[in-house]
Amino acid sequence: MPIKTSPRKRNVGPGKAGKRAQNKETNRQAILKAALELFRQKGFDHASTREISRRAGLAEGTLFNYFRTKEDLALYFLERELVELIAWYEHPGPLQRAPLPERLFAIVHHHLEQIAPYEDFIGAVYLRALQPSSKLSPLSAERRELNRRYLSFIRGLLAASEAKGELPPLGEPGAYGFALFHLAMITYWLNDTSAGKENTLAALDRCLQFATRLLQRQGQWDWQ
Amino acid sequence: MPIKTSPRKRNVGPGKAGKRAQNKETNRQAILKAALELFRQKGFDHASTREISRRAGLAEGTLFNYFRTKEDLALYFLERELVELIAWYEHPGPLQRAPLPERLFAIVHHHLEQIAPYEDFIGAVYLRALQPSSKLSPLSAERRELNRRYLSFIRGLLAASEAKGELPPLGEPGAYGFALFHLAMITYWLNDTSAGKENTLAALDRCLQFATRLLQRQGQWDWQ
DNA sequence: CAATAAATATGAGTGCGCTCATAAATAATT
DNA sequence: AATTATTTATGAGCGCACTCATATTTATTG
Repeated sequence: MPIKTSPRKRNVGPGKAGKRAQNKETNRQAILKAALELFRQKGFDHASTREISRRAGLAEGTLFNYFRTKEDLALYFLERELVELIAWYEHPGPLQRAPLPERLFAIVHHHLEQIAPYEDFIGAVYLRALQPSSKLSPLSAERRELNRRYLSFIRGLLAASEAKGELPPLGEPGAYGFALFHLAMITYWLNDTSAGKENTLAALDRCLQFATRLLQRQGQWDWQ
Repeated sequence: MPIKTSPRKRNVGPGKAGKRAQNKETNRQAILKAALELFRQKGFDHASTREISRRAGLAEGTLFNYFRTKEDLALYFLERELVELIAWYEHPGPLQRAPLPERLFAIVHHHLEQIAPYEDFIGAVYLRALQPSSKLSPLSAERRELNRRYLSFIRGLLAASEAKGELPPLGEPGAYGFALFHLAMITYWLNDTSAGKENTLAALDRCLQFATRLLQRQGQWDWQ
């Protein structure tokens, strides 16, 4: 009968992650790093999952243990940008005290600036993220979750202004409407070939002025 | 020295198309017919180009002599709907005398009704049509041409209203703005799982009311 | 009617995203 | 430590969209 010299669970100490979890994180980061390099170098279509895997030091099939599809891999970067966008806004600063339209348009503007370095490959996947996906997987659930987070972020902004009487009670549809506007601007931006994307900036400015004027007549709203 | 008993060009008569042109049209129609059947039966992703070709009575590679990509094949149906949408509007009827917002929203509404039968496969390609395509081919030029036609159609509607003073001078951006709205509604519609797409219809109606109210205050516009 | 030229059809071949049976690595148990 | 169980890595294999050298068909020419 052997003597039990070691505890049943060896890796429960606070600073010690199991080797499995450790490798998992290492591999995930290696894949993301390789993918970002190749996407930016060759664009989404010409960067093959084989090469991404190889550059990450893994076998071909392993990539798909970490990301369900190549598209999911690219969407990761979009999601990261959205998370950072919300964090950026919530960081205290002078923007917090600006009028609502300016705050909303600053959000779109900042987003465009953030995704600019990825433009070459983002266009290939951005719009697909909206499509109703037939497969309901944990990963697509994650995406829904992020979407929900973004919408409630916008909803919070609008609700605060509604409470102050700056806005008619738009409710959820208001947030959805802004999300569509946000999307439309990204679409426009992706297709904008003018120098420095000045057409997009002009359109954004025009919309900002329009929205500001609308709000100046707040008393006249008579929504049912 | 042989006697010339037949003319140099045999197929120049008005009703006689050359056998080549004849076959070309026949094959093209066969491909479109087979594609539509399979897309509606299996959806875009599960309908293979092999099967479409086979059903059209052609070899695999032949399909790509007619359509540059599988996506182009599906986009054909979207383009056809857009052409028919314009034709539908331009057919004289009571709609012509309705206020501008109603006419614009009738256009979107009619479009949604027209593409409803294709919804299952249209979602897979619709948004991609907007993406800046890196390959500049005759086919993508065709698509640009259609886009231009749609924009100038909308531009014409807006210009007539601007001339009557019903609208501030929106110019090209106005047409582009409506196009983005149109697109946004289709996106919303594609993702709308409510019974009978009633959420989309409600949103459309809300926008219609909003636009109508805006126009009622036309005197107050002071666009630069 | 040959003979030649031009357009079109063909299908084996290519690299792709992705799957899956299996092997290897790690954790848990005795 | 040895054994068993669980998780993860592997890469040959699959069907796909798409290409391209070649064969076939159609048009033109003498």
